[in-house]
Amino acid sequence: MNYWILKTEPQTFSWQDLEKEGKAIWDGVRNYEARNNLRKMKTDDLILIYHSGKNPGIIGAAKVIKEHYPDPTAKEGDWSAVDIIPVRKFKKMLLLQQLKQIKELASISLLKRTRLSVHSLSSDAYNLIIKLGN
DNA sequence: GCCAACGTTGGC
DNA sequence: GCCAACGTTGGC
Repeated sequence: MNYWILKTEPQTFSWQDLEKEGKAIWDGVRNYEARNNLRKMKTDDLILIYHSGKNPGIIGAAKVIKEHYPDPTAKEGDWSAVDIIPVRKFKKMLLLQQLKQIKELASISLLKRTRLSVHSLSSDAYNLIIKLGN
């Protein structure tokens, strides 16, 4: 079992959209490292959804239901997409500002590699964040 | 709106 | 292969 964080701009695609549609094709990733992470995802891997932009933070948990396949939105190049479904929305969004203050999370790649959109996460970090979100 | 970080492009 | 220029992301 692996754990991941997917970042999205809520104006483009939000947690609300994910819940409303019940499922999402996670496409449009155009960065090699992020794409390689998508390709490592296995069915049932757990995901945290992060909203960037205004009041950035983690808003809920999701999971992988379909492993990577060619990104249908890619006109050229070697890109991948996965399918995910929402699991549970956090009671209260866990803001970036709060995440930064938690010692145990200081080294997670979400906080260090600000421009990467698909991050892997340790099970410890995942479980801590879930606990804080509920 | 600004700017740091950093990926990409293209000239050499 | 190096590096300057440029574009994009995303926090503030």
